Amino acid sequence: MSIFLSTVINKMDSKCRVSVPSSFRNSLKDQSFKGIIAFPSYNDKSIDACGIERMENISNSLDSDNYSQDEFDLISTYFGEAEKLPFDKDGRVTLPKKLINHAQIVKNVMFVGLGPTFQMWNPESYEIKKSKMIQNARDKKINPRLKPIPKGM
Amino acid sequence: MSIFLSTVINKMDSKCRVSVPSSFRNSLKDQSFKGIIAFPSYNDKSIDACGIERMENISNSLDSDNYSQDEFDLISTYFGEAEKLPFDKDGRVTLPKKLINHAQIVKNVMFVGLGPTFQMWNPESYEIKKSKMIQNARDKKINPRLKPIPKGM
DNA sequence: AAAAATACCATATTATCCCATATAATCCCA
DNA sequence: TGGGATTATATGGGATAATATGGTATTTTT
Repeated sequence: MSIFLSTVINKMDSKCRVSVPSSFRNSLKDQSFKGIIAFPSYNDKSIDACGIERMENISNSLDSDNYSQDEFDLISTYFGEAEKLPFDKDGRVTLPKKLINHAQIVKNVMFVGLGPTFQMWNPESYEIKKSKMIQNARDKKINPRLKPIPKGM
Repeated sequence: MSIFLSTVINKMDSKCRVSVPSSFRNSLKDQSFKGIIAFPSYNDKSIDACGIERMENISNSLDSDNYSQDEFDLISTYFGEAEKLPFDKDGRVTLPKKLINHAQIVKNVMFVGLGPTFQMWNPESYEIKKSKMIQNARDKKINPRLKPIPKGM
């Protein structure tokens, strides 16, 4: 099972190549497709990404589980916008213009691990998002402790 | 399931390496990732840490449980701030600058077992925290007796 | 042919391994 | 039980490997 942790900033070069952090690559090394799946975030000016297995799982659950028409449409849209980005020999991917524009990435790319997925951000955008999030949590008095402590923890 | 007990002080060297206490390493030896997961404590100037299994459990609950968008965002930031720190051959980890700064660690690192997790402190900060805690308990006249005695004890 | 994508190469930096030593804990046998 | 021997642990430093990142060459596409 792949799990993405921590935050890393890497540089995108003139050919729009970026190194995917080695720890992320390690999390993906057992998957059939050597690369990542990337698509524009629904809520943020960022790029959502994961390994191929996650997409396959979602694809399967589309067939078997009971989704409402709305949910089905939404997930289908994701697939339409998703890009398969293979690693080169050095573990880099080249970001498509469409995604670069969506995330307003210029040079630095911030990789943020989110557990089962990760995101790519313009570092400045992420700092704004993060402080808004923390402020929001304070305002709504959301307990920062992980709520339902899963079993075995 | 891993349990961390007792308190140990080890030295961080010029490369920011510290030995994780061997008893802690023993608690983790059956987990798939040979190392620890560490992130800045929300409330204290210290570093929270645990094994990978705990993170995987949280990761799963992110996908399966019903979190509000706010909660989801907040928990996601935990993953972004978490660092995967693998053991070297001698059972050391290297602490990232970000965590060292947060916990204001200079040389000595105090490992404090907290059961399912543990913390790393600057020993001086921990003493301050501890005396504050005791003072607070006196002020509020909290009885130091372990309240709900778990069965089997 | 031009443009784009891909593979290949070079290098600086960083992280990891490997060894040496010091210290502490444990063992074992008289 | 003592006390030396053995093992495990902690810690330091130099050698080695991995990573990130820039550039050039080659192939593919249009």
